[in-house]
Amino acid sequence: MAIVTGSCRFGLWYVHVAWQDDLIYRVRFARVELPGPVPEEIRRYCAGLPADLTSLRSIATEGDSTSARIYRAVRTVPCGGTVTYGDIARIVGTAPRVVGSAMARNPTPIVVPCHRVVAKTGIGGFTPDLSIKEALLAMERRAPGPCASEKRGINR
DNA sequence: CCAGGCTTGGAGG
DNA sequence: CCTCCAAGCCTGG
Repeated sequence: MAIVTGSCRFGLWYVHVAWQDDLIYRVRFARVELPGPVPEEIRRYCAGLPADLTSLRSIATEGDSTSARIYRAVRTVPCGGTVTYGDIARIVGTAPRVVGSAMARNPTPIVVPCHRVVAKTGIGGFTPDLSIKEALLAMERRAPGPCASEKRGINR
């Protein structure tokens, strides 16, 4: 069966998804709608409902490249939590800027929660718009939210 | 091959 | 506190 594409709403944005079964090929934020379905967990997540994104796979985590290892490390960050670029770099054994570059090119944001990776001194960056990162983090912080089924702790 | 990136920690004012 | 700067290193073009 072929790869499916579709989108769901998140605030003023649409989340475009290219996927097949539980494997996600591509996620991107855009202003316009893309007709078609998206995986239920992503739909629930965007709606602020309890969702388990870990049940989905991402092509970004496949392989043994540095970026794949970075994406896998990022996926271990729990919903509602955050780590710094430096933390991920230490885990993977690379430099913080390499982590930043990987986040900027993350082919599947949300599924690989790059919004949970922040700078040591502030929120860090986010393409295409920093406000999306702020909104995602705020939503995860809010209870009951998408983290409801994971929840607890991790806050300072 | 090489410039640049969603960084960081240290130095110096 | 704040600005400046180089180390560090993978990747797309």
